[in-house]
Amino acid sequence: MKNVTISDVAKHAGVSKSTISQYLNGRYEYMSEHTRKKVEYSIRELNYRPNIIARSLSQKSTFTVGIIVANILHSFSTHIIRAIELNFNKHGFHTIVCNADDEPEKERQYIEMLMAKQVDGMIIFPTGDNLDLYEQMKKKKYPIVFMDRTIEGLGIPSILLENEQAAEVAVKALTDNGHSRIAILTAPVTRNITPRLERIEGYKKALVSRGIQVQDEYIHSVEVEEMKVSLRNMFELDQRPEAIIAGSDRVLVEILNFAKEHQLVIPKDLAVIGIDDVSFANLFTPQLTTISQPTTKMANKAVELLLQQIKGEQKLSNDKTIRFGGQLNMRQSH
Amino acid sequence: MKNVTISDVAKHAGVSKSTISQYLNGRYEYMSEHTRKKVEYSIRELNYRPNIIARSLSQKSTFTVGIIVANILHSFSTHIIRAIELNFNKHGFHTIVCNADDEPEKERQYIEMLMAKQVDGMIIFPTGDNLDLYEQMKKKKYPIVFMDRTIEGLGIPSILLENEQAAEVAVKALTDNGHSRIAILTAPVTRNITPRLERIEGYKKALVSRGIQVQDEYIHSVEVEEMKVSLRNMFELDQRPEAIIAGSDRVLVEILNFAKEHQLVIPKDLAVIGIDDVSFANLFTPQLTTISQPTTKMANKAVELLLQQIKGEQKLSNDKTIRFGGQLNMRQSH
DNA sequence: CTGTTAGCGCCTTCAT
DNA sequence: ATGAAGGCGCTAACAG
Repeated sequence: MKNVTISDVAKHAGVSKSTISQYLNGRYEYMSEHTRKKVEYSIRELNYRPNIIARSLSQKSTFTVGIIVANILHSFSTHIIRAIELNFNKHGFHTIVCNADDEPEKERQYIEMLMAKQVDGMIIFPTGDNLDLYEQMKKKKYPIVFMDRTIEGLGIPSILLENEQAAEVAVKALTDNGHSRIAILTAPVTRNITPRLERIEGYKKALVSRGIQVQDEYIHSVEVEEMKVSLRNMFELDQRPEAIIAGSDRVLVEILNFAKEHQLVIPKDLAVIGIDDVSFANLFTPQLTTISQPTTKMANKAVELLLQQIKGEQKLSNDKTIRFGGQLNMRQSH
Repeated sequence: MKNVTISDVAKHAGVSKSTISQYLNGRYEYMSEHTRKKVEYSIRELNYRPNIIARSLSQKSTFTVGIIVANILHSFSTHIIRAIELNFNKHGFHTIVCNADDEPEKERQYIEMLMAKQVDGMIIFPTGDNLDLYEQMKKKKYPIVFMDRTIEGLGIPSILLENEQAAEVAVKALTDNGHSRIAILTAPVTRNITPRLERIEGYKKALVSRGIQVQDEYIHSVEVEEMKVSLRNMFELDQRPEAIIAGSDRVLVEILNFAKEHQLVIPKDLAVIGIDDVSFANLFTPQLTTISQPTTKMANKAVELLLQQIKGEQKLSNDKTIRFGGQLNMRQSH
């Protein structure tokens, strides 16, 4: 019933514990062919599995990393998670995924839990409200990488989309098709959530540079539950928008639902471009024009940066924010 | 730089390690008000966090469970994962998610890894090819619950959908709308994957009970990549099907793509019902009729059964397979 | 090449 | 109410 330990194997093979340990860690040079065979046999015979917990305790390294996403409902999050996990697996690291559900308090709990669990590092989509913790970790040189969002002035390496450029590309695609009354809808910008701020900023700049006036009534940042109301308000304006940019996949769904409910034909009555790709972009009628993020590249970069920190190769470039360009998927909704 | 340990706190507070340990575990009866205050103060002061790894080693319990999904690309998997994680969190357990990617070999590695990590239990969507491992775990009384699929004769508690009933409901909805040439498409049935087998079985029974002859050309079980070909074959039959049941969300997407490519109007040219709900069911034109699984209930039951095992409350009911009914979401594609 | 010894950080009797 | 001591399973010098 009780688990077989390294001592049991040692006894069975007639050698000492340390020899077994050597074997487990692949240091075969330190033992005779004969010993090796014996150990190998004993291990199979007893069906022995090393206890990673014990190993971690003595090595002070768990070969496990944590990912805390702000909200797992975004397709971007899930894609990033998959890519990160795949990559870390290749490097022999395991991954614990946590969903902060946009609640800073949950994020705090997860960070503390992960530290208690001695994970070797974390990739965080910061909610933006736990500055003290971020600073603490930074000071302790705890390996950490921010994803999707960043916190100014902390010097924590961050992987971001070229958000302004993405918004500009969206605006350009719309104006190229003759639209000028362009709106943008995003989730709330409380706590200065990077991508939302930057996308709105890019949107404004793009309008201005095209001589189109920025209208505040065309810019809404509200909770998903309130988007219907926002949209209705926009569409009751004298000059209602003829095009809209969705700040994320979830926003896009809300917009599409609204269009369906009000029988707005896309793109005739309302042109739509979404930031973030959605699984049904090609299925939808009309096919949905989107700007997708290079999730795999971004994930790989995050893994690379985190591993550098974990292995102590603190390159200078680590303190930089690294940006990736979005890709316009020209389809038919704009 | 180095982490603060229980000894540091003890020293700082001027008491012994065991007192701190008592404090950490909430056994305040064993110490004076004064001591408690001192300890509390020292912990804050030193910003001490208990090392869970060390605790796990001595307690022989990690308060962590593993989930191994067969394929994380199914919406069903992700919904289940979310629900399970949420529930376990409430109980103070953490979750490690692994994706076997439909490869038994990966599943095997993950199982071994999770055992090595000393997780307190696992919820597995079995690929079906690691009988020896399953048996080994069963014998060791390692807490384990199967989800979505089961392995006959192992006596491992399993949470399943009423698959036959779900397929029957689909057939009924289609025949009610006047269809009789009904096809079904699923992923491969190699390794006897429960839901696929049972759904096909339920489909056959439903046809027979309605006096419709079962035609093998209408039943395809192939890899996602080959579904286009399967569909083309079906549609080149003299008597091509006028309705089709999608065995899962991924199958549904393939069918919709096929319909789009071939300009088949749903449901006029082809009626469609999907098993598993999809995020865009309501968005699609026409809205998609689906049969959804009660993921939250299923997840909660799995958590309940696993916790029972972990806590040693091996109820008899544990050996049973527990089934949940699917829900028909009447929409417009059938 | 192999065995001995001393931790890793915490928990748990058992004394006091 | 508090402290001392041993142990969880493994690793890592250090001898031999």
